[in-house]
Parts: sequence; structure tokens; C-alpha cells
Amino acid sequence: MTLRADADEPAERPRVPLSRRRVLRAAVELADRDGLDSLTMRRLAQEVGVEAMSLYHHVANKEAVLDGVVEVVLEEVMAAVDAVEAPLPERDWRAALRARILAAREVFLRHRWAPRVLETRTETSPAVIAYYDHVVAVLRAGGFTFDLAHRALHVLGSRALGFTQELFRPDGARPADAEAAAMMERMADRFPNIVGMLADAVHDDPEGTLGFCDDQFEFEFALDLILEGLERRRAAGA
Amino acid sequence: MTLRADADEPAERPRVPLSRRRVLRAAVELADRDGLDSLTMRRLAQEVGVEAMSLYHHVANKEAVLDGVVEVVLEEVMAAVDAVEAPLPERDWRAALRARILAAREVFLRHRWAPRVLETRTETSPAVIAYYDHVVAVLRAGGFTFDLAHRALHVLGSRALGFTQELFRPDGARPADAEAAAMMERMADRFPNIVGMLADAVHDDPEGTLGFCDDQFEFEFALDLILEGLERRRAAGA
DNA sequence: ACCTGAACACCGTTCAAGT
DNA sequence: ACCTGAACACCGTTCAAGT
Repeated sequence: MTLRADADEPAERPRVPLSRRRVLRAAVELADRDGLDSLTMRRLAQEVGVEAMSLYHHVANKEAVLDGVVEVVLEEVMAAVDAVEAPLPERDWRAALRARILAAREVFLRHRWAPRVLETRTETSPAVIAYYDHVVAVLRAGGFTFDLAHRALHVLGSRALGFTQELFRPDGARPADAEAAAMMERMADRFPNIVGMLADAVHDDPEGTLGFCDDQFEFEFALDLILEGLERRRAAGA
Repeated sequence: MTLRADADEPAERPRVPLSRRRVLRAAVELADRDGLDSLTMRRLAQEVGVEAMSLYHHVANKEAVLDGVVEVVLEEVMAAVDAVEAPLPERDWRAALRARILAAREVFLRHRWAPRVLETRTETSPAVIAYYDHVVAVLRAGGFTFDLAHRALHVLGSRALGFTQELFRPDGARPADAEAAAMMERMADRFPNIVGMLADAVHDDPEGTLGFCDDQFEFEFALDLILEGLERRRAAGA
């Protein structure tokens, strides 16, 4: 059952003459609600109460819609980063950058489909460049040469925006304990080291309330390791 | 023009009764040659000289094909990693792991579409688990606790397999110098730090033969920074 | 200027039918 | 057991027509 009321509303959502902006915001909402696969031109048109072909008056094609939703999400990131409270980069670049990255991360946690879209963009969008420009500004204020700042961008990669794509997710261990144990048993001879690692992790935290794959914890551990490595190179005058 | 010869061949490629294996290898070849977008069930069928619907006797559906090509590529990775010459992990885990990761990287440089497919897999494939199992084995031999090995997998992420997805590619700077200079000019007020950084990089290497975004160089820089950070934590008994 | 309906060229997939 | 043709339910997109 959809939410579109027709007969009820007197003039069924009066003017609002559709615009690129409204299309893109609807696209973000649609992806948030129903997932990225639901973001088709036909469904998006339906969402803004129009026929699919009308969209093409406001966006060039579907690729332009995807570019556009990246833009919208990145604006949200910029707003979140600007609102962050942290030491001045001149005082403590690591704390300054760390706080910004974690703020950006929160935006992506609200739009979990967004990293996937970002990765499919062939051209770096101006919004992404603007974000990385800000990162370089923080690094420069912290005493980085342009050269080391450049290295830093490559080391951080998407982590500068607050997310990583994990290829190895030990999902087998998360489901109901009985089933997980059985699965680990079955995997034990093929993947002895992984199974040992996961068994050990479970043992360390038998309640599992945090989960031994607390992504936030892992994200911060990795981020701190990288920031530390960069600081060492900065201090060494690299 | 396609390469399928019909009238010429006497019995037009005699038996070879099609198999899951043959389908998957053809899929990899097709993606290598024509790109990931060309990997459709219909084109794949054509590639192995059969109607599209026949494929479903050997693979469940398209998702199974994508799972399968990941499997094939990962087997190639495992073979490359096994053939690597490097110090024993017990002697020098960093050198051992570094050499393996760079060997894996070479496989993905031959199949540039593969990272994109890998990232879309919702279930971690057994082949990926097997690879990471090997990585944990190296770390363990190098004196890592299971816990720190676990952290290490998260820090490395896809880098353990030899690739990263860069969101920020300063592509504006690569094209013909005149055009690049004009573009930098236009961007200078919006992205002063990025433009400064790129200008500086160009200045350092005016010939540009290496390119200031030599991915291999950046990959190794980042990898070494991370391995160093992990070694420090290992030595500290984390 | 903005929106529409019908149509086109593609997808993945199902199903009943062939050998 | 393996392969096929026709069909279905979707895509993104074009085009000529409406207001």
C-alpha cells in the first residue's frame, strides 16, 4: 500500500512546479526508504507525482540523478563538518581532522547506500573535491607540506569521508549462537586461522553486546593508526 | 563484427558440453575485453555459443555468475600469492605480507572490473575468506595476537587484496597541459588548497613521466604506513 | 516551457516445449 | 539431461504530440 492520497486532498499538493532540486531530494528519500535498487526513473517520477519522462526536463539522464544525489549527500556532510566542535587545526590537526571525519561518517550512516553510488561516479564531483579541499586545508594548517598532504589523501582514501568498504565481513559468526558454532565447526579445517581469530574474539567478549566487529570501534582504531603514521612523517619533515 | 565463425569451422568447435566452469571463465574474459557492463546473460550466452536460457542449467542466476567470477579471480590471486618469493613470515612478517599484497594487486590490475564486483557481493565468498585466512596466518606467524590480527584486517580492508577505491582522483590535472592549466585557473578560487597541492606536485615533477598520482607509489606508501603502525602495536604487545 | 503516451531497445527470468 | 523459443515484467530513453 502506497502513501499517495488522491481523492482526499483538495487540490492534491497545489503548485510546487518540480525542479531539479526537488527531484534530487526525492531521490535521496527514495533510496533511504526503499534502497538503491528502488531508485529507478519510473519510481522516482511516481514519487514526485509525475510521469517518468517529465524528469528529463530537469535532469539529463539517470547518471545525472546519481551525480545529483551525491551532491545532496555531500552538502549534508559539509554542513555536519562545519558544525563540528574541535580544536583548531593549528593547535591539533589530528583532533581537528578526526572530529570532522567522524562527523562525516554519521551522515553516511544515515545514507548507507551513498558510498556505493559514490564509488560508481567516473568523474570526481565538485562536491567531493570541495570536501577534500577542506581536508587539505586542515592538514596544511597542521604543518603538512602539499606533498605530504597529497600522500595523506591517498592513504585515507574514502576513510576521509567516514566510510570504508569491508570485503571481509565475518558474518558467519553473528547469527544465533548455536548455528554460528556449527558453522565455525564446518569451516574450521578450511579456514583455521579465521575461525581461531573469531573464536578468540567471541571469547574476549562473551556477551557480544558490543559485537567483536564493532565497526565504529574498528573504524576509529584504523583512523588513529593512520593519523599517527602521518603525524610521524610530518614531524620527521617528510 | 564478431569473431564467431560459423560456415568455416567443420564441426564448429566440436563437443565441450558447456559447464559452470566454462561459463565463468567466459564471463571473466568478456569483462576483461568489453567491460563489466557487457557482462549480461545474453552476451555471455552468445560468448559460449548458446542461447541465454541455457546458462541457467549451469548457474542459478546472474548473481551466481558474479559470485563465480569473483571465485575465478580469487583463485588467480591465490596462485599468484603462493608463487611469491619473500622472507618467511616468522622472519619478517612485514616483508612477507607486503610481497603477497603486491602480488595480489597485480592480478587486480589485470581485472580492473573485479574490485567493483567484489564490493557488490553481499555474502563474503569462501574464496575471500580463504585469502584473509592466509593473511591471518602470516600475521600470526609474525607474532600477532588474534585480536591484533583482527584489527589489522579492518585497517587493511580491501588493501589486503591489493586495491583501494579512490574517491578523489585529481583527473583535472592529467589531460593536456594547456587545458589542465586553464581548468586549475578556473578552480583556484573554489578549491584553493587542492589546486595548490596539485600545482606543487606538478612543479616537483615537471616532466610528469611518473605522474604525480602514480597509483603504485601511493599504494605502497599507504601500505607501508599501515604496516609500520601495526608493527608498532605488535611490538608494544597490543 | 513543461508534461505526456506510445514506442524502442535492451535487461533478467519463467515456462512449456523440444531433442 | 540439456538446450530452445516465446513470453513476461521490468529497465532507460526517444520522439512526436499535447497544453
